[in-house]
Amino acid sequence: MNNNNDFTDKLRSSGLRPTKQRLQICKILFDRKETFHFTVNSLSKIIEKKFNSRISLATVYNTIQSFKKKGFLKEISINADKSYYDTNISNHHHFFDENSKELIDLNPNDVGKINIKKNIPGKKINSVEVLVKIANNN
Amino acid sequence: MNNNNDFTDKLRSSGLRPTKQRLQICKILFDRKETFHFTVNSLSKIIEKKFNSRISLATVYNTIQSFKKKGFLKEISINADKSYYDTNISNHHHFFDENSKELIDLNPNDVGKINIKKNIPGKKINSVEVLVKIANNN
DNA sequence: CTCTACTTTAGAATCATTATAAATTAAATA
DNA sequence: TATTTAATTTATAATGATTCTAAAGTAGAG
Repeated sequence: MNNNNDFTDKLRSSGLRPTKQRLQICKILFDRKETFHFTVNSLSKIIEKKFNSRISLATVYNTIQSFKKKGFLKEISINADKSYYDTNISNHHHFFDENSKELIDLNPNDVGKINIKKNIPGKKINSVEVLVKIANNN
Repeated sequence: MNNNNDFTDKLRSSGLRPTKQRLQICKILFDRKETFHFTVNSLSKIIEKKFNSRISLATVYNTIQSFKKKGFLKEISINADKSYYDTNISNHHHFFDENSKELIDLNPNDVGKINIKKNIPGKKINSVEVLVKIANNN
């Protein structure tokens, strides 16, 4: 279980000042065993509930952007009306449930290795993401 | 090369009235050999240039939605600020160039078969999309 | 303790998309 | 062909996510 000092160090060593807001967000995002999927809005609501105080939406956006830039978070590619983020920054893929609009992690061995055989001169591959859209079976 | 009558039939047989606007959009989208990637905005600009007249943005949105629903178009999953569509409705994957914001098709054999080994009770797989993000090599 | 640069904030601005409601048009029917 | 009806188009307003702005607050260096 991480404590506040861990997060302070994590932030400091990445060049971000450990402010109250950033520490609160760290606690919600990283003080857990399981991977965590969220949108800015859902995160904002969780903050309010957990700390009984609110952080300005602009700050939540700023913080998520910073964390993403530092590699603490990954943004998931879905053509939804909003952005989804993942605290699991390892290489993995997702189910997206079109009914509940929720993401579910796929283990690396649920998908198998993806080998991209095409190469574009002057371009490098940044990421390979598999998105499996699922829906109710009826 | 498709002509107007072909498009009229295509629309009629799918239950859509062949209006002037829909036929214009058909001509731009489907009267070509190569696959075509676009956003609503880029399409709108092409319409203006090609026909020297404009179609209301609302109509372009409506039409693209209808075409998608009828299976004439596919929407591509990218966490961009807007939606991308593809006239290639066959099963295939994409490069997304993060510098130019453009999509590039991958042939089925550029990627190989993707086998999803995880199953979620009560859910069925609707689609499996691979998005390979690329960027300048410098 | 003071200063400066970094942060947070509320609210405005932007941009893609959807909703609305009136005007227009396709096509069925008389 | 004229009439009628339902589908379609349209301009504009509304919405929702995200970014911008500029003022107020704060962390950390000296």
